[in-house]
Amino acid sequence: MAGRQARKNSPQRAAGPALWASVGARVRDRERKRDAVIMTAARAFRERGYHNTSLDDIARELNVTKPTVYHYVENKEQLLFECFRAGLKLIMDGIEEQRESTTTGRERLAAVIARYAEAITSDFGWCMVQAENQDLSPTMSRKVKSLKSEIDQGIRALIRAGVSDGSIRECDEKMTAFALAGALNWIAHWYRSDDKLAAAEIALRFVDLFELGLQPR
Amino acid sequence: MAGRQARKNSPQRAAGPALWASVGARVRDRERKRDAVIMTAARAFRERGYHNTSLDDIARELNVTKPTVYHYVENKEQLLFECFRAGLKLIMDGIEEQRESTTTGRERLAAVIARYAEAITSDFGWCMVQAENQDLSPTMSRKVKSLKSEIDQGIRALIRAGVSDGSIRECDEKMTAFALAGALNWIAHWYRSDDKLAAAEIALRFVDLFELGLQPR
DNA sequence: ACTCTAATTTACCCGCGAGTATATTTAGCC
DNA sequence: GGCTAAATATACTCGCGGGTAAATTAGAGT
Repeated sequence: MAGRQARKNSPQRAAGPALWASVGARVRDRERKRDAVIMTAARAFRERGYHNTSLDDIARELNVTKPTVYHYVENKEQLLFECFRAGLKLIMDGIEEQRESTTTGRERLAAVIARYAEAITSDFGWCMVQAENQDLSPTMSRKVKSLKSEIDQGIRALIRAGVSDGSIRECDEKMTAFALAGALNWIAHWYRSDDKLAAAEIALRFVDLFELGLQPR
Repeated sequence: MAGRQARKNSPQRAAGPALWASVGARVRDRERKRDAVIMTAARAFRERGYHNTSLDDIARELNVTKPTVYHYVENKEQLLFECFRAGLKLIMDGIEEQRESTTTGRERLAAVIARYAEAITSDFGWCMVQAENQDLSPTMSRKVKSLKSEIDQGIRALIRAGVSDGSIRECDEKMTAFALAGALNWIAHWYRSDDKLAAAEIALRFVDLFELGLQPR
């Protein structure tokens, strides 16, 4: 049964609106559940680490059995990948949001930093930071790398924009982007959600530090 | 790892086979061999990750069998811990070195940053950054936490010193230390030893960035 | 009522890898 | 050479956990 796919074209048959509505509902339902699986995995990974979390653990937390998890996700690796992607998307969204802004490069960069900090303190943040290509198949690893690179390029573009509009001084664009990303990513290592410090506040101090520097002006 | 470890992260690949190679002429130096085990483990962990490295792998790289590894080390966890400690020691040394200096706080901080970058690009760097309390027993985890905290406190002390001697402007000491440590630790994620950029150069740019900030002066 | 599929479970397999009991080799020593 | 202890090897155990086959239930569509 699992291997055989005899009727492949049945979903294609035209049907009335009613059918589509309920099919749509079922699809949405499935997606909702799949998301729940991924979010639960993200929390578990964050709390105990990827390798210290078994799929049985995740299933148990969902009040379900392991094969059910496999019904929504191909394997453990993909689970990690999805968490990864979810986290990266949050950041990417922040960058894209600033594409339309007309403020200075420095201000746009500050806005991106704020969203970045927000993303990194989410459950997906940990996965994003900790998920090493080492735990992913070559294919997945390539995808992750490419997504990360997109973000890196986005940040560099903002720095360049700032330099050319005069809001950011001349600097090593690459190292600056790395330092920024590093400081931000590292938040995932020390941040505890019960912390008094909200992500927004952290971002504020980081922006202050990176804009003004340590040396008195 | 007793004191004398490679300060420059020169190719330390020679750790393994040579010591065991010639059956007749080998020097039986327990300490040395133990260090070789730890260094080999560090390299393996860095290359493939802690959980993706078996003790058989490490043994093989040393041209030895698993029980031999166990002869020098209690278990896998301790191996990770030792790598950890070795890395942290490199950084701690850098901090301690500046205790006697009489320059400004800002200059001492810059010196510490340079040593920190050096340490983080070593094989132990990866372990230090990646080793999560999650992979360590409560006891080990506590020790690691305490060592990390020592470093954090050391950096904060330098910042305070800088503020009070006027070389560093008033700032959020805690967040500044976190941002710095984050940027530095993150180097372990992107640095490849074949990179053109030496640790010293990275440190230089980081110091520039953190001291002067992005906003034009 | 009946059917067909998607969702979920029960009950398994199996390989990997941490850790070990035990034998064997080697080095130092008298 | 023969004794002892350290060093290393051979050859295991064993449980955890990823993954799966097959049976069962729920539910929409007709």
